[in-house]
Amino acid sequence: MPTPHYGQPRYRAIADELRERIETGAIPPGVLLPPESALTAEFRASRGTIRQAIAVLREERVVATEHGRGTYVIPGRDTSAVDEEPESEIRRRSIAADTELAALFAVEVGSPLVEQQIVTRTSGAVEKLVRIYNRVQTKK
Amino acid sequence: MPTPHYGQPRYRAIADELRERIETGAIPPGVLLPPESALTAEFRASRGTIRQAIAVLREERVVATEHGRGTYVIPGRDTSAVDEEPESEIRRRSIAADTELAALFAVEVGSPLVEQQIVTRTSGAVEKLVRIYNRVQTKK
DNA sequence: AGAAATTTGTCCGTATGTATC
DNA sequence: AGATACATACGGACAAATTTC
Repeated sequence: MPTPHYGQPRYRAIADELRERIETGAIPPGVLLPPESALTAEFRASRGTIRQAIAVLREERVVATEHGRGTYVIPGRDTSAVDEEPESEIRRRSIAADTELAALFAVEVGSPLVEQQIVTRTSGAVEKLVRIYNRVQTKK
Repeated sequence: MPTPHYGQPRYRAIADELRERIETGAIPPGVLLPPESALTAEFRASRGTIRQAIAVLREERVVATEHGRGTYVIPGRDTSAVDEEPESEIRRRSIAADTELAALFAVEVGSPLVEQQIVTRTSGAVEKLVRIYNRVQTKK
């Protein structure tokens, strides 16, 4: 059968319906949504259309999907869900190689190396710490 | 926004861009290029157009497509020399927080943290060392 | 430990309707 | 009118990750 699309596309209507269920608590945070196969049956839409609808919610960070497992409601602050976006701070400095680093880089202990450190904080609390070590600039 | 096409069709321009990424090594031989859905988003082109672009590269034997898997760069003759391609080794382990890490993460000294270490070697010699520290997972 | 079932990921081909060059 | 491109939608098939038995 053909596929006209007047006004609002189907996948948006389906996304709206699913979002509604999530916001009303019909599908609580952390809980898996029905599988795509069930949704295709319920909405009598093709799998591609269902997946498009879910993609909308994923874009909105309302749900997350894991391959082979399913799509679940993201356990965030249920109501306002204000995004505390992580902030990163970068520091670069020169350090002296300790025994471990010296062995890895095959340099003498105490040799200069460059350490770049990125601290990522989410609402004040340190979320992640990355340290990158490099040789001191040597030409290729 | 309408979609004019001056001279060169859109799908050719996209094919050129993708070919560029392959030749520069941004997408190395054997590696899957992004799925059609991602490319439609990135280039803001329709799926049909993306598929046309990939068809061009397939025609040129630059890539190959496997049903249900994806499209990957054919590991045939290399374009740009990549003789000494860096290799990475990843190790993940649990560590105890020293005073510095404890202060950053606001945990007690000795608390468990996860350290992920990536060592990148180029022809044997360590090129770069990355250490990523995280809290121990608690959710999910 | 291993096979089967479930579920998502991706591609294939096709189709309709609209819009622009 | 024809070529290009967009957005939407269908159904089918194979691949890969996870869960279940």
